[in-house]
Amino acid sequence: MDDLLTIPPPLLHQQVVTRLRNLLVQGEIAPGAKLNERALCEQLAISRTPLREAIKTLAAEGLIVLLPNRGAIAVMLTEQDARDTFDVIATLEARSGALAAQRITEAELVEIRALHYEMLAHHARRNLQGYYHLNALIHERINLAAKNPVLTQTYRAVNARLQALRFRSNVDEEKWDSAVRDHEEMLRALTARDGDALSAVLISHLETKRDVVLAQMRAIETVEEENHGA
Amino acid sequence: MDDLLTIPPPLLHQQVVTRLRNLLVQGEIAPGAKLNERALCEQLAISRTPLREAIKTLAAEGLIVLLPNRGAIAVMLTEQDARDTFDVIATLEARSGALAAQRITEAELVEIRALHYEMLAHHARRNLQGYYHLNALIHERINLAAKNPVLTQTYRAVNARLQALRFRSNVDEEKWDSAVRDHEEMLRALTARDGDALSAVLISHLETKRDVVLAQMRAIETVEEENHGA
DNA sequence: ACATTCATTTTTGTATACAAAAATGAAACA
DNA sequence: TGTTTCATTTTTGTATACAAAAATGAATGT
Repeated sequence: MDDLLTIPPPLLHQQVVTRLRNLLVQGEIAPGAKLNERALCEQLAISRTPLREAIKTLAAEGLIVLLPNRGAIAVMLTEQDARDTFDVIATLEARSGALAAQRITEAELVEIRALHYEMLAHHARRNLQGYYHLNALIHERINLAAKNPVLTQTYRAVNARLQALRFRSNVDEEKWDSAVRDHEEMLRALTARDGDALSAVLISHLETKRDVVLAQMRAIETVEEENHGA
Repeated sequence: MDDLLTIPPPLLHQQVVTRLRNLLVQGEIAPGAKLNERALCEQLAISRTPLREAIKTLAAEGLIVLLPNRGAIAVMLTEQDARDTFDVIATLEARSGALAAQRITEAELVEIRALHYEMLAHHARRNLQGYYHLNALIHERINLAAKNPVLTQTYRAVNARLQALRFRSNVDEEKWDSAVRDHEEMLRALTARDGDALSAVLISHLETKRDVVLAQMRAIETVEEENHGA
């Protein structure tokens, strides 16, 4: 009998896509940093062919910019890029929310509520890393509850570009508390299957997030300028 | 002096992406068809390296599906895929419309109006090919008037997958007339800078398009089943 | 006739080789 | 000191070579 269950190992270039995406999203490859093919080949212990295929994939996803004859660099979003990206994310999340309110199952709702309480625990302990992780998971689950794979894929691709921006970040305590209140409201709207309310809170939630991120970008920008001036 | 104006020729794999995308979108490579690397290399007169890089790019765009160790095939959308894709497109177009209503310039509006009349001419002559072309241009221009490059890029990527479906198609005369009336309303809303009205008409316009496409898919499906039965 | 096995061919996936463009840096010069 | 030139090195882009997986199809058995 054929072993219909054993899954073949993923292809090299696919593994490389995943690993590189993590490096980019977690900022281990800094925005604007050049991707040197030889160096990455050594680091990942692969040849240039699968590496270059992975780079093309990530370029299509918008995580990398290709400079003809000069290789590739990690995207560096301008403030305007961030604004534009948040607008699209908000659009997609609002739609996710509207659909999720119609289509979510009781089991999915239970799971999201559990994640919500886990997130509250991290918030109580002021564990930012943990909070971000759960926060991302909840947004992802709402998206999945919409049961539209195209929406999920589009959301993931656009969202990935922002991840690097949101990762390291001290946060304004007041905005943090406000974000948590947003999440309470999301849960209420989901439970009530109130799509309009969920869309609305998601949009304003993302506006807050956007402002936090923009403030951080400006702060970093300022520090860099001072370093140059000194 | 350096010639800052001469633009170097685009890289091979970029050209291949463009050419392949056209072949896919125009249905010259049929949905579900296998992409044989050797054959395509000969046809495009290139080696496998740039071809494979192009394939990876188009896979990330969702026009191609990669089958590990078995190459790549042109995507074949199920009816549900088409529904899901139209939902996302409608979401993105609605947002484009809302933003465009706020941000469109007088010059852009004039140009869209001109395109609209060109489209009416094609409609009057029952020239479907010409009509589709102008129709796509108008939607694209509205999107551009929103002045959000991330939105534009996302819209283009998702929309590309539908192009192949919409290309060949006889159309229900009544739905066609209805679509043209939608366009009249779009122009009115744009002129009045009424974002809500524009979003609303775009959404219902796309629902109509979706139903037309789904009907066609079912019709084609039926024919194929009969062929198999015979 | 139909299914199964297995050697052969084809196709895909990865590594390497070669060519062309860009970056580097020392020498020459103002 | 600063900048310009140009040979050298490095890096990118493309082609080819090699390895492994999948497809093919004839031979075998039921």
